Amino acid sequence: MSEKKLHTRVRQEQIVLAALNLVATQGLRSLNVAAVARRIGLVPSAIYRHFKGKEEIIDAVLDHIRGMLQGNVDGVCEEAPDSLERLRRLLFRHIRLIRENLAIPRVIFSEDVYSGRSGRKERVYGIVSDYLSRVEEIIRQGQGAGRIDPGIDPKAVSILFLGLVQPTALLWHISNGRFDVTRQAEKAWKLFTRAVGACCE
Amino acid sequence: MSEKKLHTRVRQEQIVLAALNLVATQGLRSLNVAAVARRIGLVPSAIYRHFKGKEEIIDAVLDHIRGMLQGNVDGVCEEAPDSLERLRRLLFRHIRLIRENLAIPRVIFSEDVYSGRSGRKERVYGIVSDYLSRVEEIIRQGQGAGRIDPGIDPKAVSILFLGLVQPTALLWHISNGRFDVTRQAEKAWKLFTRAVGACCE
DNA sequence: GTATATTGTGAACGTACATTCACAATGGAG
DNA sequence: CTCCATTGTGAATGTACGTTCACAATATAC
Repeated sequence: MSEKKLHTRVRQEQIVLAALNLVATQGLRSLNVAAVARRIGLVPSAIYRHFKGKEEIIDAVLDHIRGMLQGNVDGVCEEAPDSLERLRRLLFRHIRLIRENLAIPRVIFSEDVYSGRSGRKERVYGIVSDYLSRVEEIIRQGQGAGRIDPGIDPKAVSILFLGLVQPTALLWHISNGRFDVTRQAEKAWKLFTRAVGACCE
Repeated sequence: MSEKKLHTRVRQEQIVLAALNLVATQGLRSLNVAAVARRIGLVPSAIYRHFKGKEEIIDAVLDHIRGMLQGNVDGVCEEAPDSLERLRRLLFRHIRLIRENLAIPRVIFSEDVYSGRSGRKERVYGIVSDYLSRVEEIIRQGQGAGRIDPGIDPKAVSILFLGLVQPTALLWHISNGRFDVTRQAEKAWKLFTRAVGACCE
């Protein structure tokens, strides 16, 4: 053992990444301090130098997830000016994000996270709400630009948008990767554009 | 204590219902044999007279869930002949089912279930696949009857259908019931009909 | 280089939980 | 009623885990 001493911020980052990775590969039940410590070559008790406890680690993981989701929205907004194109890109980004880091749905949708620290549920709600708000914003732009039917509720559309990803990711996961995510995403996108497009008005 | 002696089938039913209820109210982490036993007025060790262990209880819960889902499909098929009407009813049934028994998404989407017995993932995949197949069947009928655009993939539509419910249920749950499920379901349904309807062809 | 705060270690403790087992109560078959 | 399989009980065991603590090693300020 006898690991080198590193700054707390470095360790905190390592711990969050290790935790995220653990959840992604082995599920939330495997997220224990011992496993996290092992991953970064530390002894369990060392973790407590950098986090007050397991709950605080989960909070940090949630913050990291929030950052990744927001990063995706920012990214597509820089890449494309058209709202529909932004949404399309966001869809594929989102799916890629989940494929690469399965921890996100596991953390967001697992109920064990909520039974931990009080206010955890509100925190998760905040993350999802913020993301939906950003999507909603894009949709409103699309309505203003005549790309999306202005007669429909942007919020409802944003939730439907989330619904494009969720079952797709679920099926991909429980089928052990057999399920063709990209193909489904493309088909779902076509259906989505039919649902919200301004063409049928 | 000193509970009356009951037949194993009765106890098994009680245990499954208790487990389902526990997961619904307190999450998967609270699903332990002690809590289940307490709910039906037994001592923990008594549970092992009726189930080999915790994993077997989870399997039984999964079977029960499969039954509830299939019951919903059977129900709407008896109630309505029109495929779109069947789907509409199924949507609202599904949402009601989840509202009344939050255990379903918790069990299906929680990753802890998979880390248990090997083959658990396949079992869950089977449940979801079967449900999707039934939905797909309804969609094919609709395409044959000219109610649903025959140019789109029934499977993709069935997954989109699942996507109508999933985020809605999630938001309802993490918002502590603040989120208006029925309203969202209605809006989502309208968007769904626009997406799959034969009108735009 | 020395002092001090920070970080890492190993052992220990408490808790929650699944599971087992010897024994007691009970209910139905004969 | 009697016998025996079934069901319930209480205690005990083993394990996994979160957390704490006294102590050691190391970095950093001076």
